[in-house]
Amino acid sequence: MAYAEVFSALADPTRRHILEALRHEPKTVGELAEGQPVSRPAVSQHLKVLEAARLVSVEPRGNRRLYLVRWDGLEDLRQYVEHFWSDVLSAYGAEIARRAEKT
Amino acid sequence: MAYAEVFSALADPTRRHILEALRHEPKTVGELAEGQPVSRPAVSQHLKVLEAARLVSVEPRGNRRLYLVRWDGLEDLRQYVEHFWSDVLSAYGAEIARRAEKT
DNA sequence: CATCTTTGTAAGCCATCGCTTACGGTAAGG
DNA sequence: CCTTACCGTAAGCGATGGCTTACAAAGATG
Repeated sequence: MAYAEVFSALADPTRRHILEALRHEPKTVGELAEGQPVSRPAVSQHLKVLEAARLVSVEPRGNRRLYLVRWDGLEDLRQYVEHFWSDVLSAYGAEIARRAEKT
Repeated sequence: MAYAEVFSALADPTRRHILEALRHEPKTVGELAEGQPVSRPAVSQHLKVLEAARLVSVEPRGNRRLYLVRWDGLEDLRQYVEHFWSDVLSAYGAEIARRAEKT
């Protein structure tokens, strides 16, 4: 899994805003660019990064391109965080138990 | 919440390795640097970034400094991903329902 | 007190990033 | 057709990132 691509994709504020704008429904590049403080080509470049990170996908609609959040890419991220989280938590619990045992 | 700091901290492979090395037990800078392909000062700089992102914390032990994973910082990240995840999922479910209704 | 160990910080260098403007290509519409 | 709308890509520029080496500070150790 290429976590570097996913995390660095989410590191940029504009990219997170774009992704959050796609949370509820797919949108075209123009619609996405309208809500952002940067130019439309910049949004295109951001979308390219998000696509490489498997966080969005495209569906051509005639002249336009409809971008939407990718289900599976998000799931991978979720699992990574969840896994790490449970590891830290269990280590924390083991440490507590070790201290209790030492009394 | 400063998600940019968290995600850009996790974007770097070396920083992820450092964090994963701290998953089960705290370690000193020297111990952490030993497992990495970069110099010890580089590890120090990475730890500074991880600390600013609230992903690790420090406990001075005499001459050394013991680094450990921060519980709450990780929880914030987990909640962000989980929240986003559920949003996308519910939107996905609503779309399915809308299509079923249109038959 | 002198020395060694452990670590953070400063400076400098090269690569990468994010932005803009300019351009090309393809679909839509008169 | 000819023009307009929508979008991706190339080029170039300033800013940021990650690394190294060199140095400084502070505790451990004799």
